[in-house]
Amino acid sequence: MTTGTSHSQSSRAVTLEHPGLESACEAIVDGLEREALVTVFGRCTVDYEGRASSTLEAGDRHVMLKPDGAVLVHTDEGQQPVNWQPPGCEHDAFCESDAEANAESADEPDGDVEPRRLVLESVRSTPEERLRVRFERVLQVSTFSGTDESDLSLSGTEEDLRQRILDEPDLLETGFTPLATERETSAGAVDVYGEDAAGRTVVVELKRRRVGPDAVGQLRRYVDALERDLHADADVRGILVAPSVTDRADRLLVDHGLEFVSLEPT
Amino acid sequence: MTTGTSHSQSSRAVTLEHPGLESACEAIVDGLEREALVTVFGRCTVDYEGRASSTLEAGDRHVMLKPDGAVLVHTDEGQQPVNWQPPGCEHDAFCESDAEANAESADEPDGDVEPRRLVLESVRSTPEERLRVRFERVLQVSTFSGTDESDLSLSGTEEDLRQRILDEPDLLETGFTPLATERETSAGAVDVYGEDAAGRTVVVELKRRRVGPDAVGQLRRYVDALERDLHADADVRGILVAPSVTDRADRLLVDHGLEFVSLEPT
DNA sequence: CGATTGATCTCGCCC
DNA sequence: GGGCGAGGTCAATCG
Repeated sequence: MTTGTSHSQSSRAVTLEHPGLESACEAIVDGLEREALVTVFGRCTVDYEGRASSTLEAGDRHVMLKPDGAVLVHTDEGQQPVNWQPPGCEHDAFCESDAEANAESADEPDGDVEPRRLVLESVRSTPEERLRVRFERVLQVSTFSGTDESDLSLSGTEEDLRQRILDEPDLLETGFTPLATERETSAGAVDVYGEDAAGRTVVVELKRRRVGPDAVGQLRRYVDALERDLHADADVRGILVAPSVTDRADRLLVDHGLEFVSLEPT
Repeated sequence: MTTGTSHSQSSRAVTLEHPGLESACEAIVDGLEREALVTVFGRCTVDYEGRASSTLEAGDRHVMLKPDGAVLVHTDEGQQPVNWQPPGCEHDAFCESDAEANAESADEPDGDVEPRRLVLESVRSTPEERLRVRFERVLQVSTFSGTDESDLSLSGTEEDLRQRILDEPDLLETGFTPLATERETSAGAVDVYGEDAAGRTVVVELKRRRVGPDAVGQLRRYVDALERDLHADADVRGILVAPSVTDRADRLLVDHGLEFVSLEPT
């Protein structure tokens, strides 16, 4: 139905430039009610309290409120937000008319006072957490709605590496036979479980990229657990599969009689 | 200049609503040259190739280009971007006039044809990676500049937990004496190194939150390494300090003769 | 819900 | 630049 440039009704972007705090607040509240994605850019402070606690003094930042409850506060640097809240929050936006704060401006009339702050608050439970962004100045408010039905198609993951081995077990070792994936042990699920040409049990731990000591520890736990689980006292081989290993990890592998096979996901 | 709240010159937000692809591109290029933070909202596809590779079919998304080279592509769900690129990229924006793509519209004149796509490309090396966002429709382009001098002040971290123990070593155990932090061993640096009332060596691994099997593996590696490093064959005590442990982790602790002390950062 | 683990993890520190 | 570990990690899966 769309030839070239006709706009689908469901896609919308509404923007206020340099709004007063009151009108900014109205636009935000309206956007949240419409389940839109809302962004606010301006000078603000940020306070967080929950799993940890943090404060951030005034500065210009970009704040994104998502309809699923997520919040992101971005500065002009870094991939990660300086502050955030995961999905599942309830967003709230309101103006603070300084009534609660300080009573120093008692000479001001009580009527149409320009509010001192625009506050964005996002709260969730389990765990109890709260993020509060206080704007003293707003340069832009936008609300976006649109449609996105597509899912990301990703390759080069650990899952791809596993599939590669299941499709061609000889890549691991001639005569290897995979018997299960995600096989449960008392130490957790093993990536690939199988046996070698001689019929010995083999535990395979997969990593999509170069590994350090932690991955060896993981493999170690699975091998130990299986040797105990099988209570046959039969030796269990542990093979780490990854593109490469660090020196320290390699030493650990040798120390504990574990093996390494170099393989990449692609 | 505007009423009441005077705007600092350095803070700016410039917005285009429903721009053509050409004018959108100009605004983006201009923003990138001015080292501004640039956002684009519209219908786009996304392709990534690098450590892994991914594709995403057309949908409405919010794209942020940061002056440090970071890119974030956000849908209306999730805290994490659906696609991204870390800081260090070179951004590029240009229009695709369909010349290279398909020659099916050969009847079109070669002159002032409305471009079919606006392309954002962000590339870096080490590792070689490329993110490409192709817009068929742009609902909004914004460029933001501002100032942000402040650093985040965070508490409730592992560092706070360490300080708590150094300030009051008896919290760990009566008679404990810390001797070093980040003490190097052949397995890496130990969080806190010290000795107990009886003069035995103690290795402390700190975690700010409830821990699982991985943390036990870490502590294990440090204890093993120290016992070998000290080559005195003297037994080394390993103590995991965290708010709590999972069942599996607790079993591992017991199995390997390690100890646990419950402590929180705050 | 909690537990476990992967991730294009990112980030910072230190060699 | 690589190694190593923390993170308010997040997100997915499973019991």
